[in-house]
Amino acid sequence: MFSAEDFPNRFDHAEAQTRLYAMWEQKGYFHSEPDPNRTPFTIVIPPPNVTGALHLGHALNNTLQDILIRWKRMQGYNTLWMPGADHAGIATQAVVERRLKEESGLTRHDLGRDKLVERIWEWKDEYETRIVGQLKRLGCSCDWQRFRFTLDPVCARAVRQTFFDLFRKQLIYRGKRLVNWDTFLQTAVSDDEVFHKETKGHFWHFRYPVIDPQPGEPAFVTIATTRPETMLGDTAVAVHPAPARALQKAREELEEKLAKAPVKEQAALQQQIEALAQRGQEMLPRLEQLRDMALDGRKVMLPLLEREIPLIVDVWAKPELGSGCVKITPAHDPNDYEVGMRAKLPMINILQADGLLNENAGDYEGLTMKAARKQVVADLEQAGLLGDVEDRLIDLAHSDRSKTPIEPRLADQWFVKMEQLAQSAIDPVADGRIKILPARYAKGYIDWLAEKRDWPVSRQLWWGHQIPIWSLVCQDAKTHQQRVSALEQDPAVLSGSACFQTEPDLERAAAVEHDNTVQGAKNVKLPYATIHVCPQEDDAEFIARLEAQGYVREEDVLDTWFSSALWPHSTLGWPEKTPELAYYYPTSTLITSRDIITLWVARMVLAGLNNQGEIPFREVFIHPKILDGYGETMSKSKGNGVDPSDVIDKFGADALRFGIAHLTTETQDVRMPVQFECPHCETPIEQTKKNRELPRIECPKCKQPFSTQWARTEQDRALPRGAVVAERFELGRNFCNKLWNASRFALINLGEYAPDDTPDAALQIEDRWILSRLATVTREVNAALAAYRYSDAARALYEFAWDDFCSFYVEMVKGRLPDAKEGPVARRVLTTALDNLLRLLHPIMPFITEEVWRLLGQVAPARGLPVAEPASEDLITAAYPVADEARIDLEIEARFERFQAVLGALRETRSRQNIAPSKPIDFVVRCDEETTSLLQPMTRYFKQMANAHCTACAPDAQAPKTNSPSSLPGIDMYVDLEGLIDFAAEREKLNKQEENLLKLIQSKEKKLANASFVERAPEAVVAKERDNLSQSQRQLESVREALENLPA
RNA sequence: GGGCGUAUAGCUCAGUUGGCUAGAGCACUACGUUGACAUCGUAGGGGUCACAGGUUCAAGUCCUGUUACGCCCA
Repeated sequence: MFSAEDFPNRFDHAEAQTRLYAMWEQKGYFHSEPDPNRTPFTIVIPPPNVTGALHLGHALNNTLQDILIRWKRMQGYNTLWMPGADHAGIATQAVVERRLKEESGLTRHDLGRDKLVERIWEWKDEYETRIVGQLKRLGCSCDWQRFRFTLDPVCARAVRQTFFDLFRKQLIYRGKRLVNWDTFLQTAVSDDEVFHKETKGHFWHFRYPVIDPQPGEPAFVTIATTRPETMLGDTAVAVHPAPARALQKAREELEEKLAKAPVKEQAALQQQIEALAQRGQEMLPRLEQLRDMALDGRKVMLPLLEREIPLIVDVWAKPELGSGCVKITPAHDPNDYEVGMRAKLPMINILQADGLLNENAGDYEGLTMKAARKQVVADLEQAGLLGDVEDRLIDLAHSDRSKTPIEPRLADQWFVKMEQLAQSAIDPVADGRIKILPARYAKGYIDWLAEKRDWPVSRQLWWGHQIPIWSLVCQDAKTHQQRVSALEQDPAVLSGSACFQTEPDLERAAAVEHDNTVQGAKNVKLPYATIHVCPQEDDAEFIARLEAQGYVREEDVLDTWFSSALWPHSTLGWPEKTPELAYYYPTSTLITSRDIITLWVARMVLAGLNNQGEIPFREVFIHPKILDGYGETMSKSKGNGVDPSDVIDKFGADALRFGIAHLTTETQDVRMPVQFECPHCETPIEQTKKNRELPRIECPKCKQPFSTQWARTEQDRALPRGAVVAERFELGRNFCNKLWNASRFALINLGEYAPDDTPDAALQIEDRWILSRLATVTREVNAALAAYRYSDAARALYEFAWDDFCSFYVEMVKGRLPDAKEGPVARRVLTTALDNLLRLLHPIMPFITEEVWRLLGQVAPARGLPVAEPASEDLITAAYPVADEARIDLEIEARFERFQAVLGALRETRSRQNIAPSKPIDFVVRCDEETTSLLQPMTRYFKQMANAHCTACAPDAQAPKTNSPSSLPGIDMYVDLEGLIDFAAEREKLNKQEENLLKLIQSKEKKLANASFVERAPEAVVAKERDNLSQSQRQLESVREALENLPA
């Protein structure tokens, strides 16, 4: 039916991928409906960000999911792979804002909230389409009909319900928090969106006058700072409560360090210790005096603003540093914030969102931080309060999004209380209801949750779920009371479809604590409290009522992870009690990357338990990360990312997928050196740290330029683009080619295929061997996939397909196929082996296997042993092989290995003696009866596979006169080389063999002479060693004999 | 500073509960296009398993320490 002429010897992956994917989709194989008669197997996709296109890391993540889901589908489970995308709050808004700025010079404020959000939706549509396209090209068998987006109405409803529920349970509250403020983007950015850079700066020393110093007391306290302008927000000066003890402790630490330090560091440490001692002598009395003054409630005058601020005691003041006193700016420094919380200090914010100083800065209002710094220093100098100015390197935080310096800024933030929720998520992992694999990741998960830090969920963004809170500031207690009463009688509150909270004003509380004497605090408006109302739904009437009373909707949106946390149940329709939710939840497995175990996995667990009362998944598999050749994580912004589409174009999706499975081991991340590919001459050009940032590169071979992802100018963009690929995927490409051509051979030779019964008695040794190997590999692959050992599965299949099936079985069967008697059985076994191989490989390489399957179906629609049965039309739904344990025949496998060893020796002799393949050789085998009976039926294969004729095979076989001997365990063989022999080569081989055997024998003898080894090692091990030794000794004899017989 | 991980051939990686004469792919060398496949075949070279101790009859594998690198947290 198939002929060599019309059967291409290359698999056209581009054509087949499109066609087969459309076929699968059109036949509805990816779609799942709840069916109580079948067991579900469910995976929810970690929704990719719509920020940009997918890279190789996504390809890895999704390939692993698809392998699992295809495997389970073939095993008969009702499989659902729930796809979707994530709106990725700040990341997406930032890219759209940046583009807006680039293209039209506008900021988001120029555009306004609605217009900006509209733009982001356009971006989202574009990238979502691209992402879905990429996943489809990868072959992902997601249920596309169920696609969800974290901002779509279904997900939004889940978010709203969850927020309302947590708010009602008092698990959500608003509080102040220092945030990393990006003055350029005018938003808070999270810690992981901040990078640190050493910058040259100064350390300024100031003097603050002491108010009414008593005799003997200093007139000034000296403080030092790297950020002078923040003094405008100072609300205290701190001194250590026990300076003597603190100095002593610092000294002890240094001494301890000195004791352990290498010699070269000792001198420096010694010096430090001495300096510290001297310092103690000089400064301690003064520090203790200041401490006493602080305890006495004394105050200092904040210069420039003329504000009285207290002298306080706090451990944050380090006696060993600077003047030993430190200014406290709670609203603009994380450490000072902690101090402020401890001492209940007022927190004076001096910064506007745009980075300019606000009215709290007095005369400095309207200045930038930079201008204010200059002015403050100048004014302090004028006032004679400026001391030393030192040069210093400062570790300055920068925003990753805008590359501008971060300003710590106090802002209202919404928090989720974590105490109970965190515990609820710890328990199922601790008690094993959720298995995190590899197990070591469970520790990080539990440790992180155990800190039970409240989760800040508000973001100063426009792209996201707007927080459903309407707030009203009450200036005094009476107003507050009236408003609360009004709410309590509101039908929405009475019916339970809305609830509210009161947030007392902490600054006011602080001001009261300090008896309203902190003058600056009086300038800050101090309302009594704020009432927050959360309606369960967008109840227009109720909201209108609120807004009429002056309630204002919260502008901020929720942290992206708030919606992602709901993903496993929101995608199934929660809070509706859908059939899907009942059937598919909890899902089976989550496959993700380690960097979001805490951010995402932990939150899904607590949200699932809170909302649905049940864990969201039973197993979590954490996969490795793909790094570049330098061990750095791949990313678009570094320019070292690989677009899976480029790899698919060049090598095919199956090659990519196989390569990914092959490298997915449980222990480590994978380094992947990548290359640009010259679009003109296809020369691979190694990517380096230098060239990966260039917009255009000149090919070193053909000297023609090509563009990269950085191309911006029109000139650069006009150049053809150089793809970025990795040579490592050649492994998969070559494997596909091998599989394709082995299939091609089989199909071409199956013309006479007849699906008759095949009794075991009709099977040849090689048939039984390949069926035994097949059963073994089937068992291995199923076990590996069950344990997420993707690499083991891929390796086992690669070796079976290439080394066993192609290199041996196909080669051996070649001689039988044309034979009228032997052909039919050979074809049936060949067909069965190929059929199983395709099914085993399908989850990893779906396209090529489906294509061959369909072709195989044309010539052999019914197949199998011992009775042929109709095969399923499409491979995607064929049954996954189950190991036929009865076929596993270790004896046959052992015998086969001897055959392989003899064949290897023949080929080695050919190679060493440089005998042309076309030249036939004769050889003689001398071995025991048992081996003789094994090898005799195989003699035809020596002819077929090594062009070697076995002239004798017997225990007493005579060696030819001129021969090349090979000594194998239990077998001596001699290739007849009359007139051909290269004696020097022979001698070299034999000498080397003798040397190796001697070494081996010596070590074995030594081992066996060791009484404790013989006594203590397991019997089997000792027996094996003895066996090995005697065999090696016999081999050595043969080798020495051969050497003696060799003419000089 | 704390936690986790990694170190095996030129490169990228395997190496289950200790039994190893340490493997694979790529790269390298030689030979080979006679009908599945040169994206191939056959053969070959290449390793003090980071270092130092320890446990054991036996250590790439287990323990301790050191060094280097990576990630996470502070």
